[in-house]
Amino acid sequence: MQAGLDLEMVRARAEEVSGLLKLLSHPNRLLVVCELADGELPVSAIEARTGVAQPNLSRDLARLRTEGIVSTRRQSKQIFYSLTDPRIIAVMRALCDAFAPAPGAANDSSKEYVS
Amino acid sequence: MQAGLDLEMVRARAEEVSGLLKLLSHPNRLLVVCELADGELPVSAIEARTGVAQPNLSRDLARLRTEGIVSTRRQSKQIFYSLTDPRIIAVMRALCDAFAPAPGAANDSSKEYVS
DNA sequence: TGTCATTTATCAAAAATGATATATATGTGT
DNA sequence: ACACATATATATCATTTTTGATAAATGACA
Repeated sequence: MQAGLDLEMVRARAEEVSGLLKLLSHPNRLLVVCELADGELPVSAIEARTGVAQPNLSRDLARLRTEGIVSTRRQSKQIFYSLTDPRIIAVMRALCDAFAPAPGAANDSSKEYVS
Repeated sequence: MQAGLDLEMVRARAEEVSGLLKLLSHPNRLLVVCELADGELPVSAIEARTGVAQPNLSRDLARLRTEGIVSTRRQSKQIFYSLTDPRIIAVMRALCDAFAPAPGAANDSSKEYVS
């Protein structure tokens, strides 16, 4: 499991880093961020896609705003949210990799077949 | 910010994924995992390196155990902990990348120098 | 028995969460 | 201007979870 990572930055900024992870550490917010990863969306669309109840969604979005990882743009009645923090994307990418079917696993159609 | 990620796996397993992130979403546990990323350590060493109060550290370690991302080995009086979940390493690697000084930033000595 | 290393139990304070109600902002029809 | 609808935000409340601190329990070994 030794990975040879240079973790000094993470260690030194543990509060900041863990704070960012905390934002993704609830299924609702994680889903929200997943949707926004595909591009800007108005609140109503996020609500429809994630199924998160509107007031709670709004509270979560407020939190993401406060933490500075999303920004907003108003277009008449709608408010569009989008991700602004590249660090979030980096983490999401890692999650995709980490949770992708393991190379060599039965259901990974893009890889070789065994035996 | 569009990243072209295949997030289906993450969306489908939002509970599981966010649960894993929750483990890293507190500075103490994040520090613990950082230390373990460098290799197996006994509790006393983790305590010394992270400065986390011993009973709380033990509770955090119990949680990591319960969630299955560390395993233990007893050697007489000491108990050695080590990371067993490759997904954790993947996330830590992403964090290192995300929080590393931006390429071209003044204090990144390993990269090219500009102008 | 005693000591070291670690775990478990307990408690109070703080934070997160889901649910519900209310408020604000924008736009529309009159 | 008024009333009304839509889109989003804020407030409140009860419940649960997390956290730091402190005390007590367990397991290994001299």
